[in-house]
Amino acid sequence: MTTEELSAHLAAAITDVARLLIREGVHVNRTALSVLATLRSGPRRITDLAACEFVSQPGMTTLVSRLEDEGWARRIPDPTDGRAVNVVITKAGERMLEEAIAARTEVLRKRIARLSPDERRALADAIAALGTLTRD
Amino acid sequence: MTTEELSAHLAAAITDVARLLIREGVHVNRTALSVLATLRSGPRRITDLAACEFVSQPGMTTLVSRLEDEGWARRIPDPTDGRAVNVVITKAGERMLEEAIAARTEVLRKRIARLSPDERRALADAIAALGTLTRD
DNA sequence: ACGGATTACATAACCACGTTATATGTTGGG
DNA sequence: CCCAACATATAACGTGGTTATGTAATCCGT
Repeated sequence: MTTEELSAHLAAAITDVARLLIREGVHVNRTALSVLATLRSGPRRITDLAACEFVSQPGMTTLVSRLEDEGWARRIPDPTDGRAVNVVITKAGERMLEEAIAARTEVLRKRIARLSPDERRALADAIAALGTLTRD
Repeated sequence: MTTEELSAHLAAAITDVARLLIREGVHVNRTALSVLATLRSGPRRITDLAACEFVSQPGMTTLVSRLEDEGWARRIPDPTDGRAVNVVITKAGERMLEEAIAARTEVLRKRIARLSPDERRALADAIAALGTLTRD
């Protein structure tokens, strides 16, 4: 299989599986989940989060407001810079994120359970390479 | 690796790669591309398309209207049923779809080219299993 | 130390894409 | 022949994003 063919088939397969996860997973916004996942490793500024998620700064401002409304995050004024806020995840946010990840995992688990041992091994062997694709 | 671990890691990896494809791919709506891909194999009714894409019928009606506005599809009244319309893809729609798929493929191709032969083989071997996950 | 440029965030106005509820016109069966 | 069911369209609305702009704080050169 050429790199070109591999790319085309892999893109199609991944797109399909991702649609499955979105369709059958939780109904919480993808960007919101990603932001909460980022916040698990510590507080972040609005601008940082916007850059991480490739959305505009006003888009992230409104997203953080929605997260606050849901009780999943809080704004903390930065003591060293009066312009900035630090966004932190709440306990409720951590809980919801865990549940969302568990739900997403469960969608795949039920389907992976029906695969042959060889197919499961093939998927397991591909995970490291998939991870490399998104790094840098 | 347990099935549980495999599911969790695979879901995370696939979500990340899908984000990459969305972020760096074309700016055309995912559902619109999927509908056009379906239409390549022949005309379809609005209701059929809505079921295929797991969206509501009014949602598909407006999506088809957008596709018509862009010149990517046309409504053809069904000669045997005055209630129904058959949606067909246009030449321009086929061209755009090809370009969108090519752009998506290219995003992955550049990254896959940097992998080791072993990693590429692991990805190639996983494609069939990934396809099985979304069937039925 | 002061004033202007820059930075960080918020607000406003808007758009794309989806939803549910409902309307309109067509068809087919008793 | 009428009425239920069907195929699509329309209306009203919600969410999640955009760009343009406003506001306040900080940085920096003179």
